[in-house]
Amino acid sequence: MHEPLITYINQYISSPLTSEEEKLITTAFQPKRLRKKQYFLQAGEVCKNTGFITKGAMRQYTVDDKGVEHIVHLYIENYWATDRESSIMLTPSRYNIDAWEDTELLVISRANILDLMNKIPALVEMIRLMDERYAIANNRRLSSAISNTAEKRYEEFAQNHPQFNLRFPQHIIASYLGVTKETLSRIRKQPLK
Amino acid sequence: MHEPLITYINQYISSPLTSEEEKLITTAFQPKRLRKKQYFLQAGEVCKNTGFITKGAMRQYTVDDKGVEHIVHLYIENYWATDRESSIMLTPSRYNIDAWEDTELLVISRANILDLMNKIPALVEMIRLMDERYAIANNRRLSSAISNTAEKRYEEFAQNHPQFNLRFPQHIIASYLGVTKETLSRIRKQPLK
DNA sequence: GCAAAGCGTTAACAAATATCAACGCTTTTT
DNA sequence: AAAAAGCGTTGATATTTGTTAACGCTTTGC
Repeated sequence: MHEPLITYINQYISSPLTSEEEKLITTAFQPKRLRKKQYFLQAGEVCKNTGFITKGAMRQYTVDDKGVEHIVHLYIENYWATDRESSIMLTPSRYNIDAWEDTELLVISRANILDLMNKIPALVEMIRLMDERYAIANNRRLSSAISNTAEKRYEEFAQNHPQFNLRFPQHIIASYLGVTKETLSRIRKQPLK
Repeated sequence: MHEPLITYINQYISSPLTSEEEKLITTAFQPKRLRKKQYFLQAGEVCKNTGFITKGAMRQYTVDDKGVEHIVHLYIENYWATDRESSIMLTPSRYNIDAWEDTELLVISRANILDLMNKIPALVEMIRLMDERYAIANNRRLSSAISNTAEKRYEEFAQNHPQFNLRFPQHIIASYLGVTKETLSRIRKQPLK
């Protein structure tokens, strides 16, 4: 049940986890199943947990004044689902996170993460690496959102995230790119250049 | 010369730097002055340095096919100027960083950061905290870029970054928000709602 | 001190994107 | 098996934003 997580962590650190450390991790991360459409986090709550997805797909989104959903993150296997802002600042989240498919997660509380970091120094290093990658990915996306037309954003997306492109329906991807589903439909209809 | 940096670091860590540690830091960070318009980093180079701004203002931007600049970050005193992606991945940067005003920096190489982190554990903690904040700020901006109209993005910007709003001219802010200067001019002309 | 560059604004027009409405097809629910 | 919901598409139209050009004012460089 926890193997995907152990494997994932071992990829990031210089020497593999000891069986002692594996045990600590296995204890700290609780398995959880979510049915399609079930919430992992609802806007207004303080986000207390982080989930490592072992199976399934999720999304993080806001709902605006007009009731329109704006998707800010998509998650599949080996992704971490959480609202870091809420979790770190202890402020109510502006986001919903829910299951797009039936999903299996390994869930850990913020307190337990901090505890594990004290006990397993390699984890600190891993989280730093992940933060770096996360920052880089976010920066690229921001840069793209500011600089590019919808068409170019879609091209970059299709290149950088083919997994998402296959896994989520078009109207979800449209929202992730910040355009309407009609616009994305028209972009895709255009002959390739 | 290094006091602003020491003060800055001390704000982030639980117990103040020892004088020994201060010395290490003072040695590792080299003062540098940039005249207005001088480059700190040019697109195509691998970013080797990180600069802590003690005086002045800088900007990070790409230049697109048509020669238009798209500003992705603005920096003033107590900000860190660098391209993390290039610096970490050792890939040529897609960005330019230059001085908007005459600027004074404390510059450190990536290698020296890693070295300092080994010698001063508190720095590791500080960098983690900074990464967290950086990630949060970026996420907000991304969320805003995807979900909001230009008008709302400007409102949020004016709220969240009054320092930038005072310090940089309007066409720079327009670019930072991902709109043309004409559009921003029109937005600002509109009666407040 | 003068010319040039930088800055913000406005107007007319063009392009990109959103909105609204409708349709057909597929999948899910009952 | 029928009904409902989800999905992608298309067309007509509205809105937002970009483009081009021009103008006046201020700051900068020589």
